[in-house]
Amino acid sequence: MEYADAQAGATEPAVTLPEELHKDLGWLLGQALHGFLLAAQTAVGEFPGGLRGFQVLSATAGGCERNQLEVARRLGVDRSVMVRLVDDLERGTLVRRCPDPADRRARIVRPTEAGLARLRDVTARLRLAEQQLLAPLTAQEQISFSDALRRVVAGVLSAGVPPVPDPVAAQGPCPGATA
Amino acid sequence: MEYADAQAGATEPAVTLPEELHKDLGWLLGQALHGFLLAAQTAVGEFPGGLRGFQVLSATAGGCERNQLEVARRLGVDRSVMVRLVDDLERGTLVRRCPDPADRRARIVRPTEAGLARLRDVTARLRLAEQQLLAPLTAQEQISFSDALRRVVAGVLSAGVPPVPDPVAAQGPCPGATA
DNA sequence: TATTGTTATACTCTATAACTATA
DNA sequence: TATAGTTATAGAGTATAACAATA
Repeated sequence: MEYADAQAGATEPAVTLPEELHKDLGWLLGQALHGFLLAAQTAVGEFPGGLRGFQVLSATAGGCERNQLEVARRLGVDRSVMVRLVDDLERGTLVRRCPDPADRRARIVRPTEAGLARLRDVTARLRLAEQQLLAPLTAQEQISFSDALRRVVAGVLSAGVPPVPDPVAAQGPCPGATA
Repeated sequence: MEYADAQAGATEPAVTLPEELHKDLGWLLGQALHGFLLAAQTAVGEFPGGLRGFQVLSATAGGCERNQLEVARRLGVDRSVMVRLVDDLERGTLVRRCPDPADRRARIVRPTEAGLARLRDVTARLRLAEQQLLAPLTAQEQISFSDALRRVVAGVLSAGVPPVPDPVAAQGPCPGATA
């Protein structure tokens, strides 16, 4: 109930959370996400597919070839949504659809030079937005919080709960690419 | 980067998070929220307005009188949405719309006996869902995590970022009711 | 004139189902 | 027959604007 009065580098609360909600984990997560999305949106500014578009671009820049469906599954979005997302990115010349010589049905999504540059820039901006969100926590607390959050999400993904439509995503960094 | 291998009472990760996302705070928050919502939904089962309906009911049961608009602002939902929400709850006889003698425009949303009972039941179920979500963390970590999350949200609410359409919500528990 | 509750409308996001071209 | 990509459509959810009753 009572916070231990942040130790350092923290902006004091100053705001009392609504009585019947401050214990509601779902509400807290939603508000935190909402706050981050707003901060990120203003930080990123105009971006082809919004934050989703950024994630797509990010997924194609890992150094390994991925076609639309692989990216879609990895991000947990539908194929049909991915089409629009890649459309937007391609219109902004941030990625290109390249034919896959091994499977003529597939279109490999490859980042352009401009895309990679944009990716670096936006990534930096997003990191600032994250810092802004976590500002109320000390440096040590930020690490603990992020680590705990990662483990919670890992739990969600491994639990029966299907986090993304297809958990195919859970592979290593790259290795068995198009295979 | 490397987790310190959960100390106790924690289900080990077992799942590798997608490379380019496990550092993305927004994605992590979204997945955590998604996991909670699914767990909560199945835990709560059929409820008039879904989880939103539950929040409305919860907001009316604090012991102080609130009309629709006050509840709406407190929860950050639109007036027009609140109408449907209260409609659903009233149809399920969980709340009643009572005239406010002090202001004949307003309708005080008052929980029924059945509503209060249902509230207690669902609250308990939700607490289980939360425990399920936080299971990967030790008891101590759960406390630290929740506390950090609360402070992050408090920061969001106090920051320039408007968390809910109208920050009127930030009042004490009850005191100046209808005034 | 401003505000509460209400209704109707429009807009966004997502999910589903088809259709094509390949495999 | 199954799969990658595409397109069109329907549904949920939300936001906006207008209206009636009251302040």
